[in-house]
Amino acid sequence: MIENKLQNVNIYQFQQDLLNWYDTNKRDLPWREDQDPYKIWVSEIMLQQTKVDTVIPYFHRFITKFPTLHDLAEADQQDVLKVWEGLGYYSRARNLQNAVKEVVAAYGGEVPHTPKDLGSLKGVGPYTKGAILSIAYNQPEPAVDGNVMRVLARVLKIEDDIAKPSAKKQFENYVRELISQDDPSSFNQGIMELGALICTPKTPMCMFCPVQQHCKAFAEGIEEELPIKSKAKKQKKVPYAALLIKNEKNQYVIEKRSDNGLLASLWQFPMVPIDEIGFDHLENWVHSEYGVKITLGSKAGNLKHVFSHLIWQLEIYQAKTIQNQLYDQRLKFVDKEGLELYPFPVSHQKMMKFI
DNA sequence: AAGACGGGGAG
DNA sequence: CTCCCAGTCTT
Repeated sequence: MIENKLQNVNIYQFQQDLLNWYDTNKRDLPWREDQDPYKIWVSEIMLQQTKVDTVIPYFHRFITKFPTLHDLAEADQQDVLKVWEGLGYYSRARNLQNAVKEVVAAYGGEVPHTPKDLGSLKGVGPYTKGAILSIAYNQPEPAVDGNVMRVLARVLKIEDDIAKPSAKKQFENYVRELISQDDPSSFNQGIMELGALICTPKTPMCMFCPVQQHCKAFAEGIEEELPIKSKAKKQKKVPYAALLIKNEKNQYVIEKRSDNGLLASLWQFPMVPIDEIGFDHLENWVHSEYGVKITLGSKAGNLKHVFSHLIWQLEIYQAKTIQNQLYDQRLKFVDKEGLELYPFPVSHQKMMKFI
């Protein structure tokens, strides 16, 4: 089946057209300034599910704070999360630090350069493994992300549902056939760059495409119909009362979230799942859950926060407590200025505007 | 194979 | 508002 899709493709010409275009059109990106495997690694983790423009400032701050793999390995996890604050998918940061510790412990601080060793590290899946091996170590390994699937689905007219896990293996096999042995780094980066700049999800700029003459979808005028991708299902709505609890010293109660699951190890203002406990029992529930006696005050506003799999509907309330001491390990009093020392998810950064 | 896991941008 | 984007881990 691979032979069938590739039999009419001039592989050498495809490589040359792509590599020539990439050479003159690649963006100047901070992780392209050298071939430091650590920096390539950090950038590839940040770029998962995240656009280049969003990543750039985070990458600068991260490398300034943790210039080497050893700096990251020795860092406090809360400091790592603070630099990651707002970027999302926080398990990426926790897994990256765990993996870096493993590299120090098991590989003398040198990023592994075999597929087996590299792929065994936490947070390094098939894509990231191929990206590091090709970009940092110039090995002809596939690095199939969404861009690559979109470009190849169009060029080769692949009509499988790319949302299915089974589809990705096929694309890796195509890349193994197509990839330049002379410059696998530029080939992989080039095809991703093409997907980001020309072969975009909507209204691709086929007139400027360096591989237009290789593209089956363009030839048939079906580039807008590919790739085929099934829709995600809708998110569940979850209502909460989120509490800005202030004591008599103008300090606020904040809570460290569990070290696993959603927004793990980040901080938040206490949230009450009102559909489970009922709004009338709010003060009692806070007392039994957190050991904090509060008096509910006025409503400060509403926030809707959308995740990929659920929607938080937050009703923000002011509340008071006369306690100056907390007995729950998760909780802490901090003043307004102290809030910025802790990593908060974006939803709770938005809540701070109501203070 | 399906669900958990964030956040941002375009229209 | 609604729709789109999409790697890795867990179940």
